[in-house]
Amino acid sequence: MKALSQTMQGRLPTIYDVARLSEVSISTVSRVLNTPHLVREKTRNAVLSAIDELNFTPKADASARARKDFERIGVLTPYFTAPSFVQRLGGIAAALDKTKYELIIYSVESLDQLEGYLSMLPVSRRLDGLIIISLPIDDAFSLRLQQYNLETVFIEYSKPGFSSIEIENERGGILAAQFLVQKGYRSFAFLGDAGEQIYSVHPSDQRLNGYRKGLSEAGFNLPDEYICLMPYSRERVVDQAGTLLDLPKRPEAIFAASDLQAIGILKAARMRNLRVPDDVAVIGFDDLDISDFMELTTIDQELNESGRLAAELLLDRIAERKRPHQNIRLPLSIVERSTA
Amino acid sequence: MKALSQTMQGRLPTIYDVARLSEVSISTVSRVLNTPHLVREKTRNAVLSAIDELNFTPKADASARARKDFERIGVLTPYFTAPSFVQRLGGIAAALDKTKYELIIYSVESLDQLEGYLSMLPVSRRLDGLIIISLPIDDAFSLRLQQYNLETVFIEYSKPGFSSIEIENERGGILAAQFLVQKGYRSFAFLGDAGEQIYSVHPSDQRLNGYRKGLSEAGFNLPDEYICLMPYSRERVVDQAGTLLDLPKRPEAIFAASDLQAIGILKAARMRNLRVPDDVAVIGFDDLDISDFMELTTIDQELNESGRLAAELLLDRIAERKRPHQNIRLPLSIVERSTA
DNA sequence: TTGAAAGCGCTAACAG
DNA sequence: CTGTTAGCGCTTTCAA
Repeated sequence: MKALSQTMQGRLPTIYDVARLSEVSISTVSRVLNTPHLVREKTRNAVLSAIDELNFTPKADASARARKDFERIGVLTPYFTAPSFVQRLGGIAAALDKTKYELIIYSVESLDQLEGYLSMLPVSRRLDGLIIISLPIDDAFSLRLQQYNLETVFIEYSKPGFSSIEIENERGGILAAQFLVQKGYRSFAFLGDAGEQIYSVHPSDQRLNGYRKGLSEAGFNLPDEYICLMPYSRERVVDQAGTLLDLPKRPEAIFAASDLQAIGILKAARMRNLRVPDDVAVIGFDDLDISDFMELTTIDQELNESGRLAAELLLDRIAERKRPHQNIRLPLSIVERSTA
Repeated sequence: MKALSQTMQGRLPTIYDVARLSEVSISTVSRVLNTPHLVREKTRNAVLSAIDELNFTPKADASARARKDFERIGVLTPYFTAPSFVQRLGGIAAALDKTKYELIIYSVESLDQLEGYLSMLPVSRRLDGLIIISLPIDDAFSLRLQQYNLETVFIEYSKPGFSSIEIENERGGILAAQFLVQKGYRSFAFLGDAGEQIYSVHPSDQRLNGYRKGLSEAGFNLPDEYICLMPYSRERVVDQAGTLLDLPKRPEAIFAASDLQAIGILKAARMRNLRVPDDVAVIGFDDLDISDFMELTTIDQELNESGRLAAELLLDRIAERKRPHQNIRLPLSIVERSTA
C-alpha cells in the first residue's frame, strides 16, 4: 500500500497497478472487468480486492460516458476581468450553478488566440456548449461551429442560425439624448471608444449614432469637438475626459459609452473642482455594480441577465436539440441617480 | 477524395486519415488540435480543411488515454464576482494563459456546496491542480486532498503540508493606524465584517486587532461605539457607514476592512455633504482597480499577484512534485491617494 | 516548424 | 484458465 502509493505518484490507478498488486497479468484484470465468468473465482476475488484497494475505475468508462456528455460549458470572452464581463459571467455561473455543468473560461486577448480557440474548440469537442461574448465571428468559423454541432449562443453579437442575446445600442443612445434633453441640458458631448481592437465588438459607435439622432430630433446637434473617441484603457480615460471638460465652452452634459468611462469623467471633474451635475452632467451606459456606489446616472443593459439567459438558452438547446433558436433583445432603461 | 473514402470504408476518420489527406504527419495534426499556435499558419489551414472535409472528430477516450494529464486547473472560490476575487482570478488566468491548462471555476455559495466540491473534486480526479481562495478547509478534507494527491494551493488561508499565499492582516491594521496617526487625525473608527458567513475566511477581525494595537501604541484608543461590524452586503454598507458618520462626535478618520466598505463610507459622506478627508478621512484595504478611480487611500494587498503566484506555485509543483511547498506572505503597502 | 518513434491504458487474438 | 503480444487513436518527447 505504501509502496504502491509511491509508485503511482498521483496518477489514477490503471489495470497495470491492479495487476501488479494482485500478481496477475493485465489480461486477467481486463477479463475480470469484462468477462468475469472466464476467470477462476479465487483469482477473480484477488483482482477484485486489489481493485477495491486501489479505488480503480477503468479510464475508458469515464471517457465513454464523456462521449455523450462532457458536462462542460465553455465561455469565450475578451477582457475577462473587466466589470461588465464579470457581471455577465456571474449570470452564466448562476444559471449553471445547480446543473451538472462545469464552467470553463477561455480568455481571449488577441485575434490569434481567438482564431486558435475557434479552430480547435469545435473539433476537439470536449464541450457540450459554448457561449461567446462580445466577439464577432466570421462565417468560416461559425460554419465550423455548426458543422461540428457545437451548440453556441452569442452575447452582444448575432449570426443567422444561432441564438443570441443583444441590446439595441442605437436605441440606448437615443434614450440618453432624450433623457438629457428632458432634464434641461443644452449642450452635449460624447466620450466613447476608438475601437481599434479589431477582434472584439465595439458598440460605442452605434450608441453615438443613436445619441446624435436623439439630439437632432430634439433640435440639438453634436459638434465634432464634443466627440471624444479614445482607445479603451483605464489609465487614459481620465486624461481624455479632461480634454472635454477643458474645452473653451464646456458641454453641459456628457454621455459616455460605458460606465467606466463615465466614472473617468467623474474623476476628472472632481480634479477640476467641477460640481456634478451642476457644472457638468454625466450619464453612462451599463449599470455596473459599482455605478450604484458612484451614484452614476446610467443606462441599465442587464448584464447579469444577459449571461443568465444565454446559459439558459444553451442548456435548453442542449437538452432538446430541436428547440428553435432565439434572438433575444434585452430592454434598456434609464437609471436616474445623481450625476444627471 | 473518392480514393480516400474508399480506403476509409465506413470507419470514422482518424488523425491518420487527416494526416494523409493534408500530407503532414500525425504529430502535426495533433498539434493543430491541441496547440495550434505552434503550427505554421499555412500548414494549419491545410490540416483544418482536411479535418473539415473528413468531418473528423478526435476520439475522446483515445485522447484521454494518451494524455498524461488533464490539463485542467480548478479554482474554488466564494463571491466569484466580487472585485477582489475577480482580481485574483485575473492573476490566475494570466499565469495560465500561455500554458496548456484550462481554467475551471467552481463558485461556492454555501457550506453545503463547498463540502460537495471538496468531496467530489479529489475523487473524480479530473484536475491537475486546485487553487482554493479564502476558504477554510477542515482536516478531513485537506487529508482527502493529500490522499488523492490533488496538488493544491491556498490563497488567504494555509494548512501544514500545502503551499499558500497570505498577507499579514494584523500588520495591515497596524499600518492603517500608523498612517492615520502620522497624518494628524485624533479620533478613529472602524468599519468591518460581522463575519457570519461561516464557510469563508474573514480577515476583518485581524485587521481590527492590528488597528487597535497600532492606535494604542500611539496613545489612542478605539471606543466600542466607533467600531461598526456589519454583515457583508452591498446594500447596507452605506446605511451602516452612515451610523458612524452620524455619531454625536464624528470620528476624524475611519479605517474600513475592505475597499468596498470604504467606498460605501465615501458615498454616505457625500450624501451628508461631508468633505473627505477634511470632515472625515477614509482609508480602505485591498486596492481594487476601481479604488484608483475613486482616489481612495488604501492598503494594497496585491490581489493580482496573489493569483498569479498561486498559479505559478501550483504549476511548479505539478511539473516537479518534489519541489518544496512554499508559504508566501505578500507585502502590504499604503497607497496614499486623496481620501486620507 | 516538423516528423519519427515511443508510449498511454485497454482489449482481444493467440498460445499454452 | 492465464499470459504474451499486437494493436487502437492519440499525445509527446526528441532530433532534425
